[in-house]
Amino acid sequence: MGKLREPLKDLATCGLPAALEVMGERWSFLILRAAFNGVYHFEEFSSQLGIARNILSNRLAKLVEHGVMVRQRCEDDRRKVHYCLTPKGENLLPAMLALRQWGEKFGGNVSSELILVDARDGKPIAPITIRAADDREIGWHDLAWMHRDELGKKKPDCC
Amino acid sequence: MGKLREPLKDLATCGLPAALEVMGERWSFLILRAAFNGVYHFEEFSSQLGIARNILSNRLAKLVEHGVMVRQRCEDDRRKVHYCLTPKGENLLPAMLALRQWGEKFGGNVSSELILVDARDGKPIAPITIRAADDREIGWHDLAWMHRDELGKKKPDCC
DNA sequence: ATGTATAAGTTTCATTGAAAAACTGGTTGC
DNA sequence: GCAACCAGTTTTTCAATGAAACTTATACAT
Repeated sequence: MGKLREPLKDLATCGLPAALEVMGERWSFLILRAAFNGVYHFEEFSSQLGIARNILSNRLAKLVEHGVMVRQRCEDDRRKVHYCLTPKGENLLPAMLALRQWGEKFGGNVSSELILVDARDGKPIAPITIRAADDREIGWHDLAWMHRDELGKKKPDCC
Repeated sequence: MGKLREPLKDLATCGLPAALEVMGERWSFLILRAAFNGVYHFEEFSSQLGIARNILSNRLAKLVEHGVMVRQRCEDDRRKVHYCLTPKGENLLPAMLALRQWGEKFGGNVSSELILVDARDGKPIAPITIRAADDREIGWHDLAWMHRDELGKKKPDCC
């Protein structure tokens, strides 16, 4: 069974660098948040975020290139361009919310008056947590690394 | 009730910029990952990540400054310095795993041989999801913004 | 048809941040 | 005492960021 410590050679094939490749640059996450909030057009992103136009252009192109957003000209007004999230982009929502909840919890006085709720019952959403296969909430010290081919074996001893 | 679209003036008081202030720079998340994997010392971070020493020094100082890690000299060997995660830092684990799972799911061929499992039963952990207060899994289109003072009211109509 | 406004970018250039490599300074072990 | 080690700093070079002006294509009004 794997130790908690991830071997060096496998660090390269971990999903985190892949994710950071796409979302790790400055502004990427803020652009994503705007997109989740219903922002579609270049000028909207520009004015809402206060980002420089060249950087915005660059980031949007990169997000499109990586399949997080799609770019298409508007039919009704062909000056405008419509940027919207792909399923791949939508799948970033848990990561974004987890980050955001952390920022709200520890970031000092950012307790907004606005709270994200489930539209069905109007109650605030739950904190994002880590869960085992059977839905139990688990934490850092419950985790271990295992090779794919020895999956299913119980924890031997260690620690 | 709030629209899905978050008002502009509240963007500033959202937790995401606060989180990115701490974790948004290049290397911050990779340093964090190493810390979760049991890396403690400067030289370890340096060699495992391949990060330049000056940048590493800068990032570690920033993480300490923001309360994500603590820095202390080792008692047994006073050349060494011990960096380890605070509770605030440990609370970044859901965000980091969500990001990592996204990277694994969409990042192409990063399917590592190593899989993160629950140490108790040896089964892979569940994907990180968004949940309502009653633990139902919900998605982007189930979300809405609400002012704190009108919490509890059910969704009126809209959409 | 002409003129003006808008949208979505590019270009240019000054400033800032990152990377690589050499250097410093306190510990330790021999 | 001396060589090796650890955790940084300094220095220099190169890439990224940011602000502002410029460009192109479309729309709208006269």
